[in-house]
Amino acid sequence: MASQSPRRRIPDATVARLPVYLRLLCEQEQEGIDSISSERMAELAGVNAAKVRKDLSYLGSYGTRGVGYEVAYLIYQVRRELGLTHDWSVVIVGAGNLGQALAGYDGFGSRGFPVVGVVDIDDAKVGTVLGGTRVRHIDELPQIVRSKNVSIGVVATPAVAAQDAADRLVAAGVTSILNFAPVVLSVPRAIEVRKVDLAVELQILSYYEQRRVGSGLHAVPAAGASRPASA
Amino acid sequence: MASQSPRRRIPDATVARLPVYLRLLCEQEQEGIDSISSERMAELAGVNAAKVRKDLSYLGSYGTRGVGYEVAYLIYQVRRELGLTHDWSVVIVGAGNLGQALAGYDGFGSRGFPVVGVVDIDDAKVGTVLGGTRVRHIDELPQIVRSKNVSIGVVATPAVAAQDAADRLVAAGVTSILNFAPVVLSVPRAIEVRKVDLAVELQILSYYEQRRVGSGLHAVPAAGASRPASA
DNA sequence: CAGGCTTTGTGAACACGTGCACATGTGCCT
DNA sequence: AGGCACATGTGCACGTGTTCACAAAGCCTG
Repeated sequence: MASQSPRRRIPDATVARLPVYLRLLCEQEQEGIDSISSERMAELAGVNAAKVRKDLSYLGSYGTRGVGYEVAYLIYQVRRELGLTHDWSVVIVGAGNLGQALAGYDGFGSRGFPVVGVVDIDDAKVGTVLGGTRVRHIDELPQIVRSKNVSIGVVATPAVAAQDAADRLVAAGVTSILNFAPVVLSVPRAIEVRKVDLAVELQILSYYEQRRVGSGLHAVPAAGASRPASA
Repeated sequence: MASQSPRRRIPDATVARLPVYLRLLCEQEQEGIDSISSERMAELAGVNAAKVRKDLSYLGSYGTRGVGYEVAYLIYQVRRELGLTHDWSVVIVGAGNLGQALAGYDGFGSRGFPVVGVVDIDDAKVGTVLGGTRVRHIDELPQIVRSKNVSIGVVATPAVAAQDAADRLVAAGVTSILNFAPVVLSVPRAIEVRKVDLAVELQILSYYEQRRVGSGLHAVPAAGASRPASA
């Protein structure tokens, strides 16, 4: 089977939804469902059915009119498109609070992203064991990346150390970065970066909360009254 | 002073960027900078300068032509727009790996989102102390939400428990949810939900990684194999 | 005080994403 | 075998977001 041309470019918005579809498809498969409609998928994914169909159409015509999609086959196609036909090794930089939680979270390995290394710059943390792997010194990063063929790095350091961590990851040969630190990383154009910022998410929620209050009610008596919160 | 009409609706995309601007503005203020151009902000935020200006223009005309924006004043305006003039109490559901990390992460409280409670359904976890607060049983949720006037809930449970956690949060009166569990939550329309899904982020990175490789080579060697991804 | 330099604020064109609506194709039932 | 019910795949219109380009506005210098 010559790998069907995956050369069509898929819109970013669609790429971001494919993992969600994949997850719900896997759940359905677990439950013994082997056929599913776009309508049902939309319901489970919390989106519009037409969107589901259009998204899936970028992968090719893998549905059957009048019937729906064969779950197992669709799972295969989505995985292939997302590049999940093989594992992607991940290395975590930063063995603090967050790094520990991430290393211990088995959702990584079980979903095809085995954590093959955790590094920290602090000698006190080096040597401790985290989620099965021993924490190593950040200087060993290039060696880990090369020997384990790592292409994805996770930045889980404090804000001040994040740029340095990213620089080291890039220098070591990593080409994708998942950044948990609350900073905008500066990296070469070729490096793909995605960020997860808890504070930002909360502040966005804050906006919509505030807006809600303004519309009808008079005010929410808040925890700390009206003073500007300290940075 | 009648709070300047915050009735203009600000585009979602802009709302999502405001927290980033806010952070960099605060950093600049720390360094003693008291005036900044949209160009410089764009550089620090990693976006286009025109976008910065347009975003800020939704707040009003707070810049000075030929000069730039006064940092302190702009910080004030962004905070006001985001509803950060007072604290927002947060309650965390789930005292597992992630819940612990979140409770211990002081980026919450310091940025105006004090964690006023951590609850879990597992009696074994109740009573343990996490990041300064004692873990309480999930049945106490309504009481905590009411007494501490919580409007934001964080779901940090395993996937299977997430929907139940969300239901309980909504029942308790929470109106915004930050979901870390890899599931699509079903909640009343009025509830604002944002999700943070590590696996999804990694899978998106996987797509772009694969695409990068796919452009030239024919197949990607699986997990263990040889090829160093060309930097 | 005038002219030039700088930077904002925004109109307008463009790109991207969404959702409707329906033609098209498929399986099932009589 | 024919028709009917159903779900896909997609053309099209709409809305949202991005970017350019420039006029308006303020500061500084001579």
